[in-house]
Amino acid sequence: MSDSDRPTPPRMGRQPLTTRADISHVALQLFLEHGFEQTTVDDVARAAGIGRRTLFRYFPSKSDLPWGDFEAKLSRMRAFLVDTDVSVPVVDALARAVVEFNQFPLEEVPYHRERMNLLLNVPALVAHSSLRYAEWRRVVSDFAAGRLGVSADALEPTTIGWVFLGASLAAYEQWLKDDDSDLIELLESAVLLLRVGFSPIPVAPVRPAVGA
Amino acid sequence: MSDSDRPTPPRMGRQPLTTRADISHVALQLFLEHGFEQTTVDDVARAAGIGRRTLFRYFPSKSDLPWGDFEAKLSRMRAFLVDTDVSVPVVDALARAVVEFNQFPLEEVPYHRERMNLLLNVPALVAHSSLRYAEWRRVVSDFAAGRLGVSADALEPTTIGWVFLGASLAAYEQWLKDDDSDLIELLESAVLLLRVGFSPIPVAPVRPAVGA
DNA sequence: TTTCTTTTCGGCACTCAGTGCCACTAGTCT
DNA sequence: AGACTAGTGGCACTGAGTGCCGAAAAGAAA
Repeated sequence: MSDSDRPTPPRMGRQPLTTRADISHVALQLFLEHGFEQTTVDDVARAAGIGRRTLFRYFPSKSDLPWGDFEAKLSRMRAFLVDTDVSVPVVDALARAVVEFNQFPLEEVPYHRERMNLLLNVPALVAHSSLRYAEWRRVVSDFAAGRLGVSADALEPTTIGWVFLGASLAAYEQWLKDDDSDLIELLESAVLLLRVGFSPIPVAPVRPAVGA
Repeated sequence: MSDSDRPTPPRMGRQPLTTRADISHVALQLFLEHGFEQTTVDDVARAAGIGRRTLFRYFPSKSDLPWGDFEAKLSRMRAFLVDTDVSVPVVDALARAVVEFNQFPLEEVPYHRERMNLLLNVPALVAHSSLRYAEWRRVVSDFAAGRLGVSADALEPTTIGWVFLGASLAAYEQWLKDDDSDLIELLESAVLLLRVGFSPIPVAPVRPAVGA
């Protein structure tokens, strides 16, 4: 902690030529212009002014390019959940976190829309994204597990992880279909479906078994 | 329908050398023995006694090999749902379909277990599987949409698709962790979580709007 | 300044998945 | 036999991703 607050840590060695964000933007531009499959990694590297080999040091795969710095977003979500007061029920906390996680500055919204359009429609990206989603689910299930006092690998927290992911992506699909729709509203609608459950017969409120 | 009931339709042209199922079995054997990444497509082709080029006519990608004939399973599930009496509520019908879909003859269970172990743990397969899962979700959301009288792309059916997929996979994860667990029981537990919903405050039973 | 050390850069060569092309093989039908 | 049809597989090619290694660019020490 003594070296994390240095303003401009004068690092050793050569300075990086570019940033993950820069490369990601250049790549997205090309993907939107010519399509994901039609764009080669060499194209991206050339457009970004770096060598192909260097690009693969910034991003482990072509499919990671549209994601940018996802790990940073996950950290923010984790922090948001940790900061949530324990009096807030698990589902409410997660509902708020989902909304928070998908809030973007107005000028970034069209850009984000195009990005998600690719991620949810290009087969190679759909496939690869599931690995990112797994990390996201882990954040959710870790939180739920902590609150429920069970292992993060148990049935309930993992199901909660899946179910919130599903609701979020279902909301995104709607959002992408309609230019005038509001992502946050859709997310809230989807989470509401989770809340009420899918039981056709109204279920009696479950009373925690005493002494279990 | 006049040619679908011929006992041995004397086809034209050369007879296929092998079957999807055969290749899939051979591949799975090698994947379990040496690992998925360590096994090349050439290895599989050689072991199956066919050319590499031929293998890619039976399966569009290496990652499809462990899935075998998934389309056939989907068709069975679709048929099961269509045959379900309309008096059975949507969620019940889906719960039964999920169970039906994951029922295997006893002798195939250990084999299925290893297969799912690969599919849920090898990153390349995890990624690719999401494309198969999308087809599965489509079966679910089509059914739900039909029952609810809305488009299959609408928020509710797609959410139902996601949520049932999530519950199923959460159950599978538990099953794989414990040799003595029962997949069907776990699936039912997971679906029960969906039924009751995740609302912390008991939600008033939703009465269907009369005349809607 | 020179030299040392550290870090990034990127060329080269390689493996492997997946594809288009095309000739070959093994069957059925006249 | 000859025509037709469908499966096979070799060959060559593209493109993603990796290991290796020397070059470039920075700070630190001499």
